[in-house]
Amino acid sequence: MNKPRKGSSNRRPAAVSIRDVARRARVSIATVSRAVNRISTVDPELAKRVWKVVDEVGYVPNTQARALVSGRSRILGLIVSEITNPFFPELVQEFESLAVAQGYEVMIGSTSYDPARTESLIRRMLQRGVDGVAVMTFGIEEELVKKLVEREFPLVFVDAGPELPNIRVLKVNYGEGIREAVQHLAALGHRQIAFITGPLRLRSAMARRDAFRKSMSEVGLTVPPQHILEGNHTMEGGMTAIEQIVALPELPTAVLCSNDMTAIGVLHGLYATTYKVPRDISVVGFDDIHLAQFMLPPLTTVQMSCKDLATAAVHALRAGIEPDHPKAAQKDWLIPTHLVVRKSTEFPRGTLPALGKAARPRRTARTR
Amino acid sequence: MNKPRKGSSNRRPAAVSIRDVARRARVSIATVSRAVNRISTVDPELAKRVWKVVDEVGYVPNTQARALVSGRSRILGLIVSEITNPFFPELVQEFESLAVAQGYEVMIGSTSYDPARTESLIRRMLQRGVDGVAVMTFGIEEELVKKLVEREFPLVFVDAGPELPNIRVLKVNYGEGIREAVQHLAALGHRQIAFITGPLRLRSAMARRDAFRKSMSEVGLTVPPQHILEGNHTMEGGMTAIEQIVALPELPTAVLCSNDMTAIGVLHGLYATTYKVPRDISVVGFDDIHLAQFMLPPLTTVQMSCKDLATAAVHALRAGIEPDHPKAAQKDWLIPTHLVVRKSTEFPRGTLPALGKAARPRRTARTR
DNA sequence: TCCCCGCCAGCAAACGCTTTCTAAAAATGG
DNA sequence: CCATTTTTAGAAAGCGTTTGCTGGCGGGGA
Repeated sequence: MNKPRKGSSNRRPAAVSIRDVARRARVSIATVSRAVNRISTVDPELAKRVWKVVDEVGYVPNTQARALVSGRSRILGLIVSEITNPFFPELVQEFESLAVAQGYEVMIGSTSYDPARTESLIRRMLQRGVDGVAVMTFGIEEELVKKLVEREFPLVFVDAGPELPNIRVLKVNYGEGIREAVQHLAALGHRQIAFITGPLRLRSAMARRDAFRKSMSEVGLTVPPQHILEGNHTMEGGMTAIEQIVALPELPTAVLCSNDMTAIGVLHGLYATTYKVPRDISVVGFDDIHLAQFMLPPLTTVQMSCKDLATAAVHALRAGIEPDHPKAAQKDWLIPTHLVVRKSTEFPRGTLPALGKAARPRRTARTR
Repeated sequence: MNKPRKGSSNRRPAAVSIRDVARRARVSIATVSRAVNRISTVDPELAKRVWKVVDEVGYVPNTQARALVSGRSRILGLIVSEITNPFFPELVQEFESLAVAQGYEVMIGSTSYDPARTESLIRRMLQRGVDGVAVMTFGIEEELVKKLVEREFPLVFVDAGPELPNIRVLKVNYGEGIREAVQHLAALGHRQIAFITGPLRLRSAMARRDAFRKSMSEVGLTVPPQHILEGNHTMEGGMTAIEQIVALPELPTAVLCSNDMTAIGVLHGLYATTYKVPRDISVVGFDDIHLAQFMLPPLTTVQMSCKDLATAAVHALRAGIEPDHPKAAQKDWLIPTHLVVRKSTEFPRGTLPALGKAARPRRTARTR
């Protein structure tokens, strides 16, 4: 016996509301609300009656109304730079699972490195009233930060962010994995190792490059400037870079890439030449996307676990959103990285395999 | 002079509301609402005054409140089966751009072929009050449909869906592209062509297989049952299938795959054998994901434009949501597919290249 | 027996907006 | 110059929740 609502003609048939439940359970809507939210001041007997009706009529609380009155939408914003880079879907998936398991919804946005898109993305997130935002673009547009910061918004960044009360930072230990990669190559006998960076305005890209430089000097190798090329974290960028590398008078025997997509581009670029991987050139990626192990040859790469990343991001966000979260005070969250050896790295050409064999590290166990 | 709001202590500082604007513009909130929504019954002079204040104070309407009163959230649901399959991020990106450009937000969900996840996904979408859902899983779980259908929800499916007033269907013309692929292979001289399907409970997977059978008989070729293998649209599935194929007493000279990921798995599986692509076996994919052209060798594949798909999906959804949409009555939306020839197909081994050269079609122009 | 206090329903006031209804003012016509 | 119509601003009623406050009721202590 639904009395027809007044509203505009083109609204969908109204869902069952808290009032309907209250009526059928012969209690007030306040009691229904409290029962549904499992507030302890409601008599267990009554609560049971309410829940029974809830199940019977299929009552689902209206999130919009909830958000309106409580001021919290239970939506987490997740900003990535490029959803079509396979690393991010993996991250998104992990993030989403975790968020949903903890009662949050997630709103995803991809900036495509475009300030205008980013701008509108922030506006949209603000407008939709997200409770906090994880900026996983691995590089922060300053203005983006300012916009959010001034709202006293819970924020999570990767690598670096301003020192502010509402801001938490996921610190990725690039040094660790990249050192492993460099040592692996050096142990194989490589002396000339090139590095293809990401877009250098991203801090994370700079951090990876710096970690490479540091690791190289640690093992006593020098890096001539022409062995560091700027890529852009895409396959196309990797291709362009490797084309420049093979045009070099003195060819490096190994190439380390700032991410896996770049490495895939390198593989592709090399396919067009007479150089074979790993026989002539060894290639190492970064990220360990699922695809890496399916490349030809399977890609040796530094694993940055997106599960770790997602877990840290969600927890850090909640810590910022919920005032009495146990880790509310923790500002830095550490993310480890590790080398995964596959088939795209070998002794440099001309090295005696017999000699090298001993030097080749065992295949890592965590090969996913 | 903000009077402090009552609410719970841990809410964020209240954003500027319609009331603040009304006060500063010395009009009623009704006028502000109308001005902001560009309703024509408001005096242009007044509207200008309102907009000025809106800009000054940075007023952003609260979407939750809007949704609550209007009953429409301006959120579109988008359900995909596997966000980590690169085809879907591309689709998501297109869909999102279009939706945002048309004033909608999008809520993304990935089922991972898991009924429990799907179930909860639907519930979440209902709860968040999405205005309509595009189910782009390329295969529909029946119960999923029922849940949504009974709410008289605007729905968009791919390939097939129940004949109901609120339901629109995107019909992908698999036959077209697959015929082109088969004819391309036949023209090259292939007689033994295998097919690796997707998960056969997906209608789209069945449709692709059937299109293959049909095209084969059209060119007068027979398909022995052992040349049709069931895959699962993942790289792993492609690998497993190709392992079975190379174990066959009589090897086919070409393999057509139900999607690109499968083809990548095939390439990878073949890498471990002595068979080379395309010299010994030609491989054709389906979807034309961005990655396809970066495979070794670049993958010949059937392009299903996710731009076309996304465009159709968004329009079809809006047609279902907005009662006076021009295409409100259109139920079927057609999506074309086309072959893109790259390097993973060649004359079968032993064929005279000189002879074959003439038969090889020109590289398709639409190579992206 | 009476009073005080704790427990726990229910009332009602928000939350920020849209939209209908009302009425004042302006424009038009006779 | 008054009556009638048209225009347009404002008042107010929701939309479906949460939550502070009120008060009825029962129990325990004086």
